[in-house]
Amino acid sequence: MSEGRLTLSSYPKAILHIDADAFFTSVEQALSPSLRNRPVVTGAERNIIACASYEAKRLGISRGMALFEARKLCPSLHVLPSDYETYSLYSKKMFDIIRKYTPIVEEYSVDEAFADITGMRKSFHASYPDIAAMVTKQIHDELGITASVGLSLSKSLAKLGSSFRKPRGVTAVPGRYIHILLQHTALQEVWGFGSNTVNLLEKFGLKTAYDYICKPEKWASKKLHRPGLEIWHELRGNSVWPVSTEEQEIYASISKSKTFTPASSNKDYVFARMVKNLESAFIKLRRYSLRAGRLSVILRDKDFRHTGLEARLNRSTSSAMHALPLARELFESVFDGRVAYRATMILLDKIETDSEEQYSLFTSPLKVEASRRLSKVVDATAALYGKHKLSSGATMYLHQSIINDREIAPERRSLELPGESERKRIKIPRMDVKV
DNA sequence: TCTGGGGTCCTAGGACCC
DNA sequence: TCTGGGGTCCTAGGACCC
Repeated sequence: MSEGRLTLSSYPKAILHIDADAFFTSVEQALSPSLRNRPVVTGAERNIIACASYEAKRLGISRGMALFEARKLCPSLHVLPSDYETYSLYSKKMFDIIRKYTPIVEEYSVDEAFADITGMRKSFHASYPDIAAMVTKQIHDELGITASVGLSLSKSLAKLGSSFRKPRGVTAVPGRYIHILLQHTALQEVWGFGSNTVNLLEKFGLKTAYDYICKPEKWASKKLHRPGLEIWHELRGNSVWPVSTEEQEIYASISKSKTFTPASSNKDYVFARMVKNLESAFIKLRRYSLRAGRLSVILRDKDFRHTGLEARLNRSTSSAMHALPLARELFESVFDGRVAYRATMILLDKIETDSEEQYSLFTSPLKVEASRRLSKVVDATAALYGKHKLSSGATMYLHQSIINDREIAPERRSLELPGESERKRIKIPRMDVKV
């Protein structure tokens, strides 16, 4: 096997996993005292629950549930729209608190972080579990929200620890207790084991995480390859996944999708939806000063089937206008008037940093510059007035109900035609659908 | 409840080169 | 015409995460 060596930590690590409890609703409750101790959910904008407070959970309400179902269980439920900007602010504050205990903090998601506190006992005159408790206490004191913390020798074990007692639990798993924790851990609870892996392991008679680490290393490596081998080590307390402090600045891909109701076979309407995704995707691309080299247009029908096409752009670009003719071309091939669509999706990949624009031999630098300036205006307008206020003519359809307006020809608005680009039909695999 | 919106990493296999 | 071994790079698609 040619798989690279695993880098095992040579000394025992002390890793924390901090997981905010019912984060969105906790923030709402921290901000509005009248919501405290009451059943609260967020997700009003989708009619599907994004987060349920513990008071709501006790009534049987859970994430992913339809709002009307939840209301049946609790007519007095407080239903709020999700306010991601505020949650993100709280998230940053929480990470800053954690960084008072160690500089090695990984902002894993909006409500989760890993922290490596190895060697910090002397600085705080405290044991590792005490430091874990101090972190949660400070989060609670300063932000008014609670978090659960796991402390152990690896990220995997710390993550199991934080979910062991929720909410407000601090669970330390020292090496001598690992086997006990794992005997009570079902395979699907292990970070990195999805349903496919669980099914495979069950065929071999495994039931718990403990069963898995009792298998020989070679067995793990052979059945589940490198990721499985890494998990095997992590669960045994050999840290192989370092806590990473690097901030995400470059994306491998950027996608934007949006579902709409009801389903539509109206070509102009669906196209306008797609153009909006295209613009959003490019706005994000430019926010990180990136360029994309490939574009995919994907449509989802009412039966949740996906069809799409992908193509190389004739040069990498950060301009939606440059990409629009190609997007239109792909859309024309994918769209089938007999099908009712429920969502459009744009995927950008082959992403590079935009530090230096590469001018190809046949590209006019003037056009490139013009297109760049246009994008800048779009971004500046978006910053002042909100996204999509300045938009491609193709999205006019969304603002006016003109059915047969053929005058808006996006091609003519483009600064450059895509030229010969290889196109490929992509089979979009069944998407992972999680509730 | 017939269905959110983002992402990542890994492997196998083909193309191409010496 | 057949035969060898070995390396790199790229891509598609599977699997997983929040």
